[in-house]
Amino acid sequence: MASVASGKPYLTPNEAAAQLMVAPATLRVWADKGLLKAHTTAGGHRRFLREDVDNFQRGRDHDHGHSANGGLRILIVDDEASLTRYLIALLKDIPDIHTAGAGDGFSAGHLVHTFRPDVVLLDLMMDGVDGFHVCRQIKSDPATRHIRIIAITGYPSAENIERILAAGAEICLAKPLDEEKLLALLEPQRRERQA
Amino acid sequence: MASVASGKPYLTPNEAAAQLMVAPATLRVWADKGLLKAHTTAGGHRRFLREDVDNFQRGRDHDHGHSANGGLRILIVDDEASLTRYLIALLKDIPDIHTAGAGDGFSAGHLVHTFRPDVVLLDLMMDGVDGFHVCRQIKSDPATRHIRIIAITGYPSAENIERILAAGAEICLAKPLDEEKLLALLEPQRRERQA
DNA sequence: GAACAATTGGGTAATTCGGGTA
DNA sequence: GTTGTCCGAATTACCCAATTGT
Repeated sequence: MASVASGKPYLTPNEAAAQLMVAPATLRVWADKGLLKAHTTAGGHRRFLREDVDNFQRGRDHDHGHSANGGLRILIVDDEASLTRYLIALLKDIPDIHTAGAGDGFSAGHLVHTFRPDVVLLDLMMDGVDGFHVCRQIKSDPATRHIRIIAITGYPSAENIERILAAGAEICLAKPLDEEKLLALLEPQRRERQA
Repeated sequence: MASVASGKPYLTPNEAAAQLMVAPATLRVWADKGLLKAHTTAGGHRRFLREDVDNFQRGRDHDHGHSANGGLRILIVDDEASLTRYLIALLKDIPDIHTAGAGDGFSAGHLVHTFRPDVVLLDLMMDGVDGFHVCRQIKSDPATRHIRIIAITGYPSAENIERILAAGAEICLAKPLDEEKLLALLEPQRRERQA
């Protein structure tokens, strides 16, 4: 049987094992433990949705095993320590959410690759850091393009909103922050990541 | 029938160590240093792509398809466009040297991971970017700790020099730049990378 | 539908791995 | 900087009956 992706929406144990760089026997262990979602045929054979395998790989794999089983990873980029602390305090007690903060441009660029966030909360008006530029850079690299960007600004002018959306942000929130709105944006993805 | 005769696209630590003719323990050190790209299974075991190991064996790890194999990769971090242009002009015609420039903190943090430089030429006095902080961050991450940092400053006070060396820089050069000294610092490593 | 080659599931034993330390 | 050794944990190999796909 030729392989080559495409076609079927599901993977057989052999195919999934190859993608995850592991022996088929190991895949059984993971499936039995519930780490990897698996469906079963009438005869008892396992089948894996390509999407489930991709998600599993993204969450567990990737360089320096940031394990943190499942969970939504949120990077806060803001040079205002008070707002960063507020956001971390707001999010840190929610189950399945992991946060990190970057107070300067270099840390932001560094953490985008090492912390590997699913979402970036990005303040637009920072001293010495151009939020629009940060957004464009994240969206222009295939390795980080999938990251959701939620912009935050104290000056929600029509022009600023238009610019940041054009740069690839998902939405632009005004200060002071509407907590419910922010949490509503994060909740669906958080639930997906619950393991 | 079986398909791929050459076998799996990945290598286990033992296999990779055998190919590189070192002990598995050494491979761990290299992977932790970020010299060799490694993936991890859900259980924390390392896996290496055959391609990454081959590249590493050839000379150095260069996945991001950036230009030639071999060659010394130099990242210039400076918000002063004129100095960056000057340095790129100085270096770009030297064989086996590849350059990239970052004009702001985010780009610097981003390029440290995507351009994968061997050396960073780091201006200490930038608007909105703390060079000392950048240096400390690079040296505190196992994935980037191996990068040589050559600091550059227009204010080579004893205190500044001491601070940047303490942060992990290899040397601190004063402006205006002594070209011969800079090239002498790069030459030995450039020759290693020629292959 | 019948036949056949390849794959899978289950269970258990054997091997390999990671991390700390010398 | 590289290698050896120890131990608990993760991964893998091997057995054969059942399932799957052609």
